[in-house]
Amino acid sequence: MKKPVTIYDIAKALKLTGSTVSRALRDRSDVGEETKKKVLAQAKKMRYQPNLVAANLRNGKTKALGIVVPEINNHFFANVIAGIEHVSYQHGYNLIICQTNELFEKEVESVKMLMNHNVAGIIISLSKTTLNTLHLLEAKAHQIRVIQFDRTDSKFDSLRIINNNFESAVNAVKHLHEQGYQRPAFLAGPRDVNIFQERYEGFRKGLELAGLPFTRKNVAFDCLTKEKAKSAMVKMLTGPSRPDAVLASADLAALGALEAANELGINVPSELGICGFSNEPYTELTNPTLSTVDQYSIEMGKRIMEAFIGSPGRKKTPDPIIVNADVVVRRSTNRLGLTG
Amino acid sequence: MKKPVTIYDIAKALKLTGSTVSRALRDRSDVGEETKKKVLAQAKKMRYQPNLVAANLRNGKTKALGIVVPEINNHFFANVIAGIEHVSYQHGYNLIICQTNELFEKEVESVKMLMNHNVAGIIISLSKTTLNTLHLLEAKAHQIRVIQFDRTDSKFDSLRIINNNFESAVNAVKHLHEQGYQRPAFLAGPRDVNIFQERYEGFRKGLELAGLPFTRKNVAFDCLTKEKAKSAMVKMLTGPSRPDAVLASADLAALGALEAANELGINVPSELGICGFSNEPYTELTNPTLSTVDQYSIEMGKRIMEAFIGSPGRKKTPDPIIVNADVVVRRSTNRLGLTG
DNA sequence: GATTTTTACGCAATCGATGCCGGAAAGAAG
DNA sequence: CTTCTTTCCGGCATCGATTGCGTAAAAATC
Repeated sequence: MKKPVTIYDIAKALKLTGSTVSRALRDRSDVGEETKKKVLAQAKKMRYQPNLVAANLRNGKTKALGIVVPEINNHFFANVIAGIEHVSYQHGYNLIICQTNELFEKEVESVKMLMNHNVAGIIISLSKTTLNTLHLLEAKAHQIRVIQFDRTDSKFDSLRIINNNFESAVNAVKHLHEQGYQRPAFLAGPRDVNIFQERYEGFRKGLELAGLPFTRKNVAFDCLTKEKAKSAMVKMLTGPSRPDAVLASADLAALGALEAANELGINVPSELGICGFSNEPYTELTNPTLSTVDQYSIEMGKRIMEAFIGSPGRKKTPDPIIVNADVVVRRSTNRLGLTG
Repeated sequence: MKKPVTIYDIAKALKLTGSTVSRALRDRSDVGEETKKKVLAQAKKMRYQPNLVAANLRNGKTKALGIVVPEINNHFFANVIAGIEHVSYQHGYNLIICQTNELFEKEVESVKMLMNHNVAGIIISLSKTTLNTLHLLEAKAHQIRVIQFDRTDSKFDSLRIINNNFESAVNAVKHLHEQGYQRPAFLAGPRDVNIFQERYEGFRKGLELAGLPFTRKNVAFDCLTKEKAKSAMVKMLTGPSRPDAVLASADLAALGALEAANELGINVPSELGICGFSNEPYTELTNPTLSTVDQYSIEMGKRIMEAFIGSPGRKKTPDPIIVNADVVVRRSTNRLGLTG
């Protein structure tokens, strides 16, 4: 059990004071070049490691960032975090990660905990059950920068990094139309989560732009699991206005649609086109491979950190940063046999 | 911009001193019941939030744990972290997460950074390029508890939580044998990473126990990607001693084997049995579905935290904690058509 | 050579919470 | 009524790094 080396140990060895050592280590101007070198050398020799906690207490700010996401072990969030880490590491920031399990209460507690740690910023994707943003307001009042991503609340004034859910859904429908599909169905998420609402609106806009009919019966809400999607699709496919394509708000739902088609002996993609959302790893492993919307999650993480680093002095109303989500065309919608 | 409320603000409001407030808030014995209540009430009223950084500086220990993994966005590690978080949250611990990207240098720096943060413990899974454990030794010298999991180094004395890679590989071979396979091949990982070495040894032991022949030609090392596995399998399947089954050290490799079989027109499971390792989500989505070894990753995370919480005073030589990994039998090895 | 400017460093306070010690007040024991 | 315990709380130092202020020494100016 050794005691950690402090600046005072270095000072004593060099017959200086802590102040000078502190300044020398941070390369301040009012320290002699000679002494600087000596201090650096001595620090290396004694294997000095700065006590970040002490520095943080004094400075009132930590070189740490809080990240709050619904689930850590979710492909999308894990990738975003990896992207954030990639950039934050280069800038010497640590990541304190919390997961809310979609519980508002846990989200509030997590934000509080991060505040108590004096983090420099909080990067958050709201949980499904989030009722308000008072906790974020409080964080902001304590000079903690807040950045929202993915599931955001536009009513809370902060930097926001989001996918163009609306446009990508529009594009997905456009793609389906280009492949000759005439009656796309939609597997929607819960209506009160903004990204799912946007995808839904994009779907409708896409239909409108393509001149395709909208059939309420061919929309199933809150349909993000494989099972729910499967039964919803079976109902639609055996119903009066049978769809010839489906845009799913999540890849799992697309998978459910695929199973439904297989069970009913409906060929994909010739009789039914299927497009998912998220580009989960397994979408290129199914038979047929699933077209899906890629969210560029790692890229999003990097953009989040770059935005954080790059905007210490914020504009009044920061425009949301859009990370483009694109349709990845695979076999499940490639009716015309095009490559790409 | 409000200033955070401190214990002194509470003290002033109640005409007490910081010491008393501090003791009252932590429910120490030498404070009057009356005052305790007053302090608690006042704290709530003023929305007091403790400054953890200050407490940490004073105590020399943080209620934070460092986690170091090769990749955050890896199904297994993400699940372990989720499991850790589940338990750590209940005990008020924060998680500071680092990823090494399999770089030894980054691993060392991450551990140092965590030390500088005075974390209470470091939970680590070694990177593939880790050369030594000096960084862990130093952490231990600074009274930081180290826990290794998954990819561990038994030469470094610490608590270890691991899968029974050896036994599960033995069991996997046993399963293949029970299904009537006679010449199992093996897709191995790099020889210098212990878990892969253990799986390899388990494979050989399994053959021995089943009385099956070992053919060096039917073992491919450093074969963890889909592409490498595929080409290795093609070579084996067209070679002189064609295997009738294969145990892969990773699911991606199993997937490559599946592709190789498909390409060569070899039926799975009747002509070739395939068993993977890790139970990645996509293994139940392939055609046929892939048998694989489940590592109970979330469970492992929970066990890690429980071990951390439960063992402040450690035994001399802590036995490694084994999390059982089991074969999940799916269609790719189910030649006899058994259910389960 | 005297004065001003610059350079380089020390002193002491500070961040907020904690713990040891000491002592006043209240109660118990003689 | 005095003495001995308890009970309860204040004073002060501490954790390690940081910074404003002050000042001695060195350098520059006339």
